[in-house]
Amino acid sequence: MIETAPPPTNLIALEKQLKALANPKRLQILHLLMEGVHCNCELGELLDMSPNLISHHVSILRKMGLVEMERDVVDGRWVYFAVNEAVLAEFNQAYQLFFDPARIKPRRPTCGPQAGVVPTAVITVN
Amino acid sequence: MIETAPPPTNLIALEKQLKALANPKRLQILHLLMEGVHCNCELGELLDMSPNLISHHVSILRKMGLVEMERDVVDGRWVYFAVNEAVLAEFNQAYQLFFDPARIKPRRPTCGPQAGVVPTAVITVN
DNA sequence: TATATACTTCAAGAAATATTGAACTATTAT
DNA sequence: ATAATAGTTCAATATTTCTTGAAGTATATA
Repeated sequence: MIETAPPPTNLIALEKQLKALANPKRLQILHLLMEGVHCNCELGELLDMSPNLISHHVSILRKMGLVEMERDVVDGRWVYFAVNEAVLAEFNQAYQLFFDPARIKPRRPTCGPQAGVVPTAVITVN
Repeated sequence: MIETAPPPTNLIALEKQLKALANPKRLQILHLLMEGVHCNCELGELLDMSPNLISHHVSILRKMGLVEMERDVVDGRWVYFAVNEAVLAEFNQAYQLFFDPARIKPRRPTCGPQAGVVPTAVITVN
């Protein structure tokens, strides 16, 4: 039996987040929102996309909690979108944990002809 | 016209990386490879996947440089897969740059009724 | 009340991805 | 040489995701 440590991040959650972000339009929207741009119409103009498409992509970012919505106090027809800093920070941390290069364990094939071979490096040290 | 700083990471490259990683099987494979597990057959057993499927998913990780291949010196039929630490570190850095919460600029709608409104916080400071 | 505006939701088709089974390559053993 | 083993590539199908246009909400103006 092979011993493998469990991943430091929930893989199902990580996959959903990555899938939500792995899209050119949504990355562009996220970037613009980080820059402070907000309403649907403006995103649509900047990215040359129809309002319903913007709405669709933004809703995916909203469902994952990364983007928040707020109605204009003066004119409730206008809606502003903003990045949720806390959620972004959480995601950033989760990525770092999983994709941390320090997690890579030394190469030691557990199958094939070299399966049971003790690494020579370890022997020559002592 | 709206001034927006360019993204700190190439969005086309970032999207390709995220898309390659946004898959449950590939995340599992990547995790196992970080744990030191190597050959196709072993990955297939652990993840209950056929060798051709493993091969397909590993090839996607290999094309992005994240996984490397090496033939067994004793028996060339066996192939071992390993994570490229340098490439992983690069990716990690690129993610951090783009998804950095510190990049979020203060909210200031440039469209709608509040378009030209000067933020009150700035006024009350002086 | 009727109309306009900003945005969202729905349904259908288009495009991209994932999976499967079979054929193929490279290497080793008999 | 022949057969076996480990892995890859190919072609077809299944599945998911993206885009489009139309219909639907919510809010505001005339």
